[in-house]
Amino acid sequence: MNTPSNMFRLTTQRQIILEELSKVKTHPTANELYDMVRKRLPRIGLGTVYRNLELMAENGMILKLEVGGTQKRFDATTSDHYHIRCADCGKVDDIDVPVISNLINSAANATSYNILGHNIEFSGTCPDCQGSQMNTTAMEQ
Amino acid sequence: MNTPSNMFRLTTQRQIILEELSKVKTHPTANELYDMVRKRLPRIGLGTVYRNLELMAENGMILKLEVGGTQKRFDATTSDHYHIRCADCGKVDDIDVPVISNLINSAANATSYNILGHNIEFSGTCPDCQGSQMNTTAMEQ
DNA sequence: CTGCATGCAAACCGTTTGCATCCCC
DNA sequence: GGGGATGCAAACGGTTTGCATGCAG
Repeated sequence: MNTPSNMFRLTTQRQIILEELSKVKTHPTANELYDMVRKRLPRIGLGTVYRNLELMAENGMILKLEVGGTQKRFDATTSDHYHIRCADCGKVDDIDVPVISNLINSAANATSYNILGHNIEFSGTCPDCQGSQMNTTAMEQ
Repeated sequence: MNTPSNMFRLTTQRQIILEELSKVKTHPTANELYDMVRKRLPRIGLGTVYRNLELMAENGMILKLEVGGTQKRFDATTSDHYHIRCADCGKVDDIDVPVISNLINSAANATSYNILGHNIEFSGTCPDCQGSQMNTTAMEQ
């Protein structure tokens, strides 16, 4: 039912952005993706990357992750799942904790909001940062 | 054990910022708080508000909420609880859903991260926005 | 040929920071 | 009088946007 071609053209830029995003299991920021895409399309503009990520997110082709930290991150896996974010380096990974689908029922009873969904974000220290662990307040990437 | 006076001076600005934050059940952005505080301290600077919010968050006196949306929000209630965010107007409210404390155990089994905590953010449409509901893509405050 | 999409650069917005001054201890 | 805190304004970083050009249908 979702034929993207009805909604917008499938340009080279869009295809490559989506390909590069699908290629990685990390959840890159727009800038990281820009760098990845630029290796194949050196003349692409940052604005194009942002515009297309936004467009694809609106059409449910990808996920825009509103996780902690200053930058938004993008995810080619659109099925429901949770994330964990490294408190040291800011990296975001998938985490395989079962989705608690009845949370929205508990929520519905607890508020007068009309519930749309929920999201869980874990925080922790990633394996890479566990070694060099001297303080908790390292730089966020 | 946490005597803030050991850590930093309790200036008028800090007291009033904390008072104003404690006064509301919403979770104001730094700018909203700046406006609130300015009514009592007209010459206070935005930078002072940011610096003090940061400082108080570091000392566990308040919570810095890293919820969706572009702006950070602040919360004088430091005990564990979840939030719900209006998909239309961006407002953030507390939601009285019991904290799932054993989530971090499930998480620990599912990742090689060293788990520190978790957070749940619900999304929905707030009562105020339910009336004027014509599209889902309204402006974010 | 028409209009959507792009590249580029400037604008924007929230936040941070440098610096001179202020004020509490 | 000394050091942290403030007010102010400029800088910053991520994202958005306006505009002239390009290119696919």
